[in-house]
Amino acid sequence: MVEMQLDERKIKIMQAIIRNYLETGEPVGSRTISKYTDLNLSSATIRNEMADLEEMGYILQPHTSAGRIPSDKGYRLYVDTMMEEKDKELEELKEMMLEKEDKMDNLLKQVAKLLAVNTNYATMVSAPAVHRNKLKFIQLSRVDVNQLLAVIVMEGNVIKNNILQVAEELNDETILKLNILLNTHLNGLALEEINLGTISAMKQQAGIHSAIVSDVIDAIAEGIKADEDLEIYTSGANNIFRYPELADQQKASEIINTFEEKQMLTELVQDTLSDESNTGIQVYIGNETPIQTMKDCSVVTATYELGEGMRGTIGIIGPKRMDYDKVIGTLKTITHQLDDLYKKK
Amino acid sequence: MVEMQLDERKIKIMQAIIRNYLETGEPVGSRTISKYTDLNLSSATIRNEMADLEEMGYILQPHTSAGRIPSDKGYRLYVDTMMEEKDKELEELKEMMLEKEDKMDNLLKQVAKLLAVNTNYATMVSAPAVHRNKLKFIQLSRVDVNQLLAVIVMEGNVIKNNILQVAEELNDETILKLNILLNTHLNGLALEEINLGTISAMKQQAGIHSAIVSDVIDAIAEGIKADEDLEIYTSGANNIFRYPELADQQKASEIINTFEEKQMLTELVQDTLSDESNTGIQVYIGNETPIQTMKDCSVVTATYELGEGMRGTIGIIGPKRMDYDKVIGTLKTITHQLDDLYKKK
DNA sequence: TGTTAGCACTCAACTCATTAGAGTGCTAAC
DNA sequence: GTTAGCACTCTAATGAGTTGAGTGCTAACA
Repeated sequence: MVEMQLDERKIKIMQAIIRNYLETGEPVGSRTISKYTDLNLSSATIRNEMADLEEMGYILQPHTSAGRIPSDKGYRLYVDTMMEEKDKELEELKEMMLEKEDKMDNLLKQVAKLLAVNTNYATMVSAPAVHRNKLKFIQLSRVDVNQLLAVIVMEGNVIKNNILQVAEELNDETILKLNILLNTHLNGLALEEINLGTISAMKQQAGIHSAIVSDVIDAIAEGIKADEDLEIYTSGANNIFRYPELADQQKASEIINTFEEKQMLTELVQDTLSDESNTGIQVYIGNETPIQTMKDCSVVTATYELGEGMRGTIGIIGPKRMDYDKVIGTLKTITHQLDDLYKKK
Repeated sequence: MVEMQLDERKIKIMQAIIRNYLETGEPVGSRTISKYTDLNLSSATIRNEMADLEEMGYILQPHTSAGRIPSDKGYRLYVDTMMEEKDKELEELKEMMLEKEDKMDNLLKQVAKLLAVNTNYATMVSAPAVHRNKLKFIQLSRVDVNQLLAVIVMEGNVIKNNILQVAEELNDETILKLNILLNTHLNGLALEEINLGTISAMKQQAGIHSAIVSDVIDAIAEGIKADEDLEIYTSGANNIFRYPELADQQKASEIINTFEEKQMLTELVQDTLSDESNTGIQVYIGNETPIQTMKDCSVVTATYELGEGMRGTIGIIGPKRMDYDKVIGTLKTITHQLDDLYKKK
């Protein structure tokens, strides 16, 4: 068998097939390509080329007498080498972002929604993992005879509240002392930097109230941990009904469920964040996705960064024939926008 | 025309029709009823009765040669007069509830999920409106040179955080004074009870720092208001795919969207909460629902109360042929359970 | 007078065959 | 290497025929 190569013409045909399929969602025939492109080739010639492309695994036929559709490998080729990014009218998007919300979670919810409306795909945004974030401020206050409120503020003004049950009654002065103790020892530390040495030093200074120190440390750990099984915001799940290839009951139900449970989406976030090498944007086509229920979709994710150590993920989930150019362009804009937003604050 | 009456027999037939339809989801024929019941009537007799029932508007025919299905009026009759509550094995449900979560929102999320899994319908839980709730405790702390953190704790340990930007630099002593000022004036008050008199008195005492008092009041108002466009948790939206009559694309998409947006669900909450007369449980059948997109569903809602003024709503959304007995029983259990939970704390 | 048997009728749903049309592969000619 | 052309394949759409569940109505029965 002669070794086949992806020559210029094959690439052009491939491009034409994908472009057309992205638009219509229908298998593309040779005649269409013959007219659609400026190659001036007859459908017969295209057919020959398409037979080659099929043999090479870039396209496939749903059935004998249908046109061709891109295979996962074909999409991959497209994403890796053939895309021209559209930096289209994302201006409006920018503007909307600038109506900046104060609260982080509201902002992220809005981002998810904005993206969904803008792209007509399903979207998810993970709140930044607070992992390596530093403690900025701790405040204990008494709310009831035997209840303490612990407010924990982290770098980036992420705030955690926790109510502690305490056995002993504490007077105002003790609480004040504890506050000073906690803040002098812990401020500026990241969670990993709080070691046993620090803790025992604090306990010693706390004297009879050492139990409370333990409780507070636990509260901090818990507050941060609660954040670690990530908060994820989603939007536009029902957009999948726009794409007939995803809209049948079986698939739709699975996808909707994944979106509602959110649990499974964390895998996507993990996967995206773990890949340090990337340029910020990652494309999963079909089976490449870490989430089994989305094997008929493509997923494009981007990482955004709000100051050091605080990285979150934005994901767009759509059919394999999604408009990769637009999606990637939009994601780039959004992530830059988020970066800027942080810097301005 | 002779006036028709719902005699004993008609009621029995009606019951049989509904019971059967709830199970199968298919139109019910006369022959089925003839065998299904212990009435010992021929199908012909049943047919006559059914003709009457149809004329009275309790049942209807999807098409000439099909059996009958209950109309909204028919379901209403059933719910109002014919149901026998099942207080079945809800014990496990109780047990699961008792793994009580500390954080309110986690608890409510869990309730939504639990209900969804248990009933196989879609569910929603609204966080209790904090509206008439009383302030328990306010705490200002400095987190940065020109940033104050205001922590607002309400009755029931609902906590709001708010970061205030302040123009002037404040020393610790000033902040302490402000804290005392705020707490002495505001503790125990509900939002409506904070009137201009209170505020101006506080401002006067605050002297040059009166601007901050305004900011804090605003923060309180805002914090509470943010809570007023209600937090709603949903679960099991994909359960609608279990019921063919809701699973077609058009309907499914609309329902899923309503669940994702949540915005529209607030209407349901409003409606449920506004009805002071009710016994806690409300049933909306088909077009009775305040949410247009759910006109093909039935919605059963319950109000739960966590201390005075803190009332939330639990809703179960399913097909019109939902298992009303079970759903109502379950809702009763859950709401009582929530009540108990609060009392124990 | 209420109940029932029986029959003609209706209509959705299914099967089956046919057709139309889109698309292919292959061959022969350019 | 390219193309025209033709036989072939297969899906999707169409329509006729059949089935079966269910009805309404009538006449007979208790």
